[in-house]
Amino acid sequence: MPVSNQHSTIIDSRDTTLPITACSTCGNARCLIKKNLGSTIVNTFTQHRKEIRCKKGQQFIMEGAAVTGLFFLLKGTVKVIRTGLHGKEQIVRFAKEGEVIGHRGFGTEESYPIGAIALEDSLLCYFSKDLLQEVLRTEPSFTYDLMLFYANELSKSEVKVKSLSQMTVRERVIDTLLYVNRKFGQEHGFMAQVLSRREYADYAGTTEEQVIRVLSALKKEQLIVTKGKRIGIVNLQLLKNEISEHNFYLDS
DNA sequence: CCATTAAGAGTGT
DNA sequence: ACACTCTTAATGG
Repeated sequence: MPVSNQHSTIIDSRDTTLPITACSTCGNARCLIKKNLGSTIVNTFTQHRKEIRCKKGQQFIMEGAAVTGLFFLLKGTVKVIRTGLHGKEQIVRFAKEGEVIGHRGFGTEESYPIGAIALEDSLLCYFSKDLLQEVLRTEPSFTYDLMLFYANELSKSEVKVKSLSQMTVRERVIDTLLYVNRKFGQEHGFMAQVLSRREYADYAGTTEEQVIRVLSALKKEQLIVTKGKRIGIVNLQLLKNEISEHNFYLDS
């Protein structure tokens, strides 16, 4: 939940491990705001930006809470969730630096349709709804960038519907592995973002046990390696081949 | 530094 | 899904 002023944080302020940045000095090239800093109104807008620090595991958007604004992820990673019927958490997507969070609550909705939880200590930029609407009305290039983002998100969510409804468990786990790999990449032979098996399951729409079983099968088949929580992809092409019939447009 | 504990990974039913 | 074991990370003296 957003805080009321720039200096307070929703977490313990003793934590000084994360830097405080202004848009002008922010190194996040991916950010839509940063990209449009050339515009005067966007520039003015950034002065009303609020900063929110989030500890690992902390939820900063509550499902169903009133929409007050929009978040940009400055640093860290976040999972966007939606609570299913039996209290099961469905991970809608993962977000990394520069991505927008909470955008779906924006237009006509009065409450957030999703929850968002930090996967690691994260730094968020927060912009109030009113302010943002003003900018969107007056700055076409910014609006255009945001529209591209919306279109992209929609397309991804359509792909996900298909994945959940038509793929087998094994295929969904593989799909999830490829997604995480696309999003976060590999580092030292393992996924750069460590996720629990439970989180893989919540994204793939299965149970933790199923994920563990598929993973150990893939391990036996030498397609992946594991070390504790860490998962490394050994044979990317073979994994892609398995779901190629579902994702014929998949990037090389 | 080692011992205890808690969390999460695996596995069999 | 549940019960259980094993491994690893966190904690505290």
